[in-house]
Amino acid sequence: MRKDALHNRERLLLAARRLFADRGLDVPLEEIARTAGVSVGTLYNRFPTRAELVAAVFEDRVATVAGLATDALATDDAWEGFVAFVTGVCELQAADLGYNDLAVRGATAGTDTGYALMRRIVERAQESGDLRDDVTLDDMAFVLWGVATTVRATFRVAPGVWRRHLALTLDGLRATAAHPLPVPPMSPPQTRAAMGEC
Amino acid sequence: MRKDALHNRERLLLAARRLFADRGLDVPLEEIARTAGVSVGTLYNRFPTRAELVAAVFEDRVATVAGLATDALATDDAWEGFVAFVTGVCELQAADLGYNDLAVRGATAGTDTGYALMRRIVERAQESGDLRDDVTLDDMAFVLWGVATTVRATFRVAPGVWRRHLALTLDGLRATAAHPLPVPPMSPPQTRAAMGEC
DNA sequence: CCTCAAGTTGAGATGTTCCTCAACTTAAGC
DNA sequence: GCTTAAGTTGAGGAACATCTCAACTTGAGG
Repeated sequence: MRKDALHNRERLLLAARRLFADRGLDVPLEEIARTAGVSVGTLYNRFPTRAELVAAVFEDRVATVAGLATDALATDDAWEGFVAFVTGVCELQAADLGYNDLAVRGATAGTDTGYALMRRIVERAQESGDLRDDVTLDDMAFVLWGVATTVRATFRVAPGVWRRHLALTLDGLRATAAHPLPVPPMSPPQTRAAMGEC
Repeated sequence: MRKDALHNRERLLLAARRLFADRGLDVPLEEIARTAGVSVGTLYNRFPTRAELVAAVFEDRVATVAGLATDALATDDAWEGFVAFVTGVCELQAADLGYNDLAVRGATAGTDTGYALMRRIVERAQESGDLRDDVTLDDMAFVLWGVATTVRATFRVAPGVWRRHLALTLDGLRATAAHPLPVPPMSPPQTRAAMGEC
């Protein structure tokens, strides 16, 4: 890859990162190219589809989330680790409208090892007796979907309230709050389908 | 208003109702007109803006919700009434993608008397000691936003799971689940802004 | 310095939706 | 029936976004 091509690629990613964060995933490609000081043709040359651009922009997030997960598992208190992990992911969503879109609209592809880490976080919090026993990893999707939407609805008018929503949700996940649940959880394939569809 | 004009109006509302329910609020107006067996011109003649059409289509819902609210207040057990009300609203969202859109994207205009009823439902459930004391009517928006998004994400792949999400959320609202909340609730104007924006 | 593969450009083709309006049709009162 | 105000029609203009490609430019190896 030629030096100037690489340079343009960086400029495109930088522009896309900014615009996605501020305005969501639907920013016109034209505008991304213009912001990057490059023509649309170049953008299409580098990233044939919007999805590829999005994937490239948010590539780093999977590592970030994995980092949050390992930190959570390194925390002595299992519940505290669980809360820290979930809160961390929500903070990412609150800080970037594009990442938020990604969470709401699906395509939140996680790596297999990422899922394994998250499953471990959930299990550990259950073993410690803090997280209710009748929830599964798949139920965590509810938390993300819920907070993501609250973030979208409120970030202009009441920037921090999503933390209140999250706190209420977490209170419902405590073992002491458990009441019988009406329907079985999603199966992992169902969860994946639900996250990848929309 | 002429007889045929009224007839066309009905056909338009019928077509819009169906298409909104099946495909959400973004159905092309062209298609609504075609489904109604009428030209776009007529649609625009009757409903100058999309918002007016949407308002006309979902006009009945405010009465439905008011009905749910009065039923809830007529229930002996305050918590049971509260749960029935919230569940009822979520069922409306689950049955109609357009109404769901309305909830997520805002413009969920409630009447003043509707708000008064809902406030009463909340207060009553708090007075009975079942609903935690530190939540307000404004916090109920979290419930609706959360479940709405879960409905959207899962209705194809796991149609009923939103009930699980709702159950978890309700468990977090019980007085027995209460843990200190990190930030104050939205003020009513903030809530209204958040619901009318997006 | 020359060459050429690699890279860039941007005008325009394509597609979608919204919205308008001049010409046409029709219900309903007389 | 005639009249006319009310209503309908649908082609077409405006706005926007996606995507392509033939002509042009340039980095880098020899």
